[in-house]
Amino acid sequence: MAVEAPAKHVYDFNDEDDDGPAVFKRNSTSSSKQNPLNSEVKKALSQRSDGQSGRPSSNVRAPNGQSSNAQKNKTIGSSKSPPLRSPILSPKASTSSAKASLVKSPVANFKASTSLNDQSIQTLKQNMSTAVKEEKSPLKGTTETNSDDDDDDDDDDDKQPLSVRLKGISNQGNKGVRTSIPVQSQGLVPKIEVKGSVEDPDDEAPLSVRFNMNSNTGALSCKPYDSDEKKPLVSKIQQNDSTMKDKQQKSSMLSGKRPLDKGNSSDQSSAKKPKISDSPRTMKCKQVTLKAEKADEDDDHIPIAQRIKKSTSSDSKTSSMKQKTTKVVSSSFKKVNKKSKKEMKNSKYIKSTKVSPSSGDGQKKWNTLVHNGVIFPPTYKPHGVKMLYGGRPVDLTPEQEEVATMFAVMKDTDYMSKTQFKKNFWEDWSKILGKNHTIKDLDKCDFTPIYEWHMQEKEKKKQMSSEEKKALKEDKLKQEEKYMWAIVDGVKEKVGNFRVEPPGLFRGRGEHPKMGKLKRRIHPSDITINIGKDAPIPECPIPGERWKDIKHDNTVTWLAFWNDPINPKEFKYVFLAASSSLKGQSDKEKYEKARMLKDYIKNIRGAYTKDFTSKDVMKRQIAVATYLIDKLALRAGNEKDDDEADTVGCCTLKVGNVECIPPNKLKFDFLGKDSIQYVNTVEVELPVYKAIGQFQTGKSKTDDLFDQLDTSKLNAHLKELMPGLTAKVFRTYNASITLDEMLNKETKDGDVAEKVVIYQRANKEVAIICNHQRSISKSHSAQMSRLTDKITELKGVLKELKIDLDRAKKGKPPLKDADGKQKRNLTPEAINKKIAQTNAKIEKMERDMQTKEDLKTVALGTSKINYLDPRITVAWCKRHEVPIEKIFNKSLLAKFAWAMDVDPDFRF
DNA sequence: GAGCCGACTTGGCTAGAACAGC
DNA sequence: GCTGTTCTAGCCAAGTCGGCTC
Repeated sequence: MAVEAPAKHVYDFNDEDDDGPAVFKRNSTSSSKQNPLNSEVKKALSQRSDGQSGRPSSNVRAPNGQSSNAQKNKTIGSSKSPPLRSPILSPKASTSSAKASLVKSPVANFKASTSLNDQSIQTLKQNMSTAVKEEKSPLKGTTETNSDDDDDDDDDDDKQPLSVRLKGISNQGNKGVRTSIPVQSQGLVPKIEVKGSVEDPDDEAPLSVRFNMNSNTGALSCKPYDSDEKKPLVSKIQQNDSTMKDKQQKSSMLSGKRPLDKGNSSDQSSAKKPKISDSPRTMKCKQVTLKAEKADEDDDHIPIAQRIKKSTSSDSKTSSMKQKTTKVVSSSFKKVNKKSKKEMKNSKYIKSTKVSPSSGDGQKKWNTLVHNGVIFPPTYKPHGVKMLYGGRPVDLTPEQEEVATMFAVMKDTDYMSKTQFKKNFWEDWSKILGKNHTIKDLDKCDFTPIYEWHMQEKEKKKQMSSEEKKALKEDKLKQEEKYMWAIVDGVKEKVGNFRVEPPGLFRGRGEHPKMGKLKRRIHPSDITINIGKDAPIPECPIPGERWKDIKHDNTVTWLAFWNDPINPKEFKYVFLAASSSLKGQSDKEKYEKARMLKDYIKNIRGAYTKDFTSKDVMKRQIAVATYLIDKLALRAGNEKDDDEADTVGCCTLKVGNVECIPPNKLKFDFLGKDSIQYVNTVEVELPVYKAIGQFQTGKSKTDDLFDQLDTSKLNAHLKELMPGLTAKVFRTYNASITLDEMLNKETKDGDVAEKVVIYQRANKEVAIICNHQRSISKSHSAQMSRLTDKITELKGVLKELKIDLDRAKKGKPPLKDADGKQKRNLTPEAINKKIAQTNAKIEKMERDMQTKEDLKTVALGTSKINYLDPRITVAWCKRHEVPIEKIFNKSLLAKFAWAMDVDPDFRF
């Protein structure tokens, strides 16, 4: 039902704080008790909460009397955070900040860990509107040898890694010793009882529980990572032979892939499933951990790629360095924060938020939400330029002209060479033209006049003076300002995509069957607004129109949505910006989950290794698929409809996508997400090689390789291995662990620039693992030849200088230059200096060329934004005196505000 | 348990801003 | 100040995955 918005209830964010980003932050201490657990754990916990603040989200009547029916009669979950501490947070509980964090505010916590001056801390904190409170877990930094060491009563064997136990090897040193505590310690697995023999391979108990048989000793000290403790693994792994296709062909470059440990099989012991009904308090104490081995003990947590290269290098840390580094890092934030502080002071939006947002389905995300809706693209202004049909100008209505212009401006793109694109465009455009229109055939259309008009307009815009450009920009900002912000629980937060997508032609990637279709204009009547129950409903900006619906659903984070005009079954959402607290919290949870995988990875690898030879085909397929996801960082691979591009992920690999190359190599060649080609030849364990061969037998090239498998089965299995584990967690885990390892292995003494290069190298490694490719820039070859020319020129100069040097040594004047002019007489010392300078220039240029060439098809940004735990970067910057802004740009600094006060000793 | 819905996260591209070199 | 290059924010497509329904 369409809902008319009231005319006056528009929050005018322009009233205040117009001059910059939001600077408000959640300030209640209760919000700092956010629970970063994975959603299923949280859900279980929330079910036990007292239901406070729960209210139905549907059928709510807007203040103006408008009906605001929710789509579903959802009951909003309790807002009350579970009375639990956050065990999987507290990344570095053993460090200086740990104790402080128990009692101090986040600011104090930050201070404790970084030695910043008060103002810097305050301003930094305030500036980051995204700041997510650091949890102050009582578990943090404590040894947690609580009374529930009942678990210690279990057999000693239970404290050992399953794999070790199965091998009958005593491994007392492998008791869990790490900062983070698995989710079970939240209390979901309050009591683990051994049900069956560890030798029973068909034990029905979930693996996560069975793994958790390795009861912790409670010694969850948060000691700094010490790479010296690690045993070199090089000897126990196989070197991969990863062949790479030419980058020009957009092939992947997955180097150094990781053969998994052999002989790591673990049997599965049984245990009771988690007693979800236990009270949180009780459960908190009943720590059960799958940390089968000391994190530092071996390299199972390290991506295979890294294990291959692993060296025994260790990082040295001194207290003086810590002091220095924190200073460097902190100074980099100072300038950002003055303004923010002022804004903070002037804000009327600072309120205490009693309940913090937390992610997880059905969980309350906010208490109050105020925003001004969305802004629509301007209506189409006809230009009147006539296109040609059969060489003659034709009249078009504004609507027809608008769509013709969309097509015309794409003249220079690759889409114009795609039949599907033109076919779809014609189908949609011809409907708008109508049956009786002169234009009957797209091939007879000449859009050049419109294209030329477009280019002229572009040129005009380019030629505008800077004042004109500035004025335009300011005007735009003025119009958009009120849509740019939302107030979430009293905190002013940036809205991400408040602009409604303008009409255009659908630019599907790869061979998308719908490319070229008209993406029609979105109207207010297409848009559902989600807003706080008591907040004024945003004014509909288009007179005479009204919103489709108004909802007050605080279990979701979207502010508005509309149905995708290309695929009406799908939605386009308006969310808060990446720098918002909600997104920050969610990000943090993601990395915590990936970090938790480190504690489980050995047993997970052991379990799937064992299943490579299972008689149960599905088990075998799950094992091999998990292996590939772990080893190659493949995506899960959901099923796709016919009206989507034909791309695959792990579960949807076709027989023809994998070629077996004897004796034990697999060649992958498929189109992945965004139709990016993945080509990689990798050596695998023999059982995997054989299993793939078996899966291919009797099938055609287009048949599913994993015919018994889909993502839901796979993820359901993974959840048995670790709470909340899904296929995509492996990508985050492998990316972050690779960065962490590489940074700590490679970073040597040197200047900041050299360290930044080390970082980029690690970043590149991750991008390669994740197959983050980009297309070669159009100007790449021109840039390269320019650099080559410059190097040649400099080499010529060098040659001349050497001649001059010889002459100078003999007391002769230098030769004339290319123009025949006499050069200045220089001393041999001066010439030597020039030679050195020229050499340095040449070296730098050659390095730049190499970097440019190396990175021409590798996209570094994606992994930085989505896969690399920012705390690794921040901690590394602190340890090595690298200003954080050398690595993170402004938006990443805002996005990762929650990670900025990490202890310098933090390791993933 | 399959299929679908809904709510997100991930990801490459690009216009334009910022920067570097001259 | 100009020009070429690099960086970045924003765009929006394309994934993942949980939960619901039947």
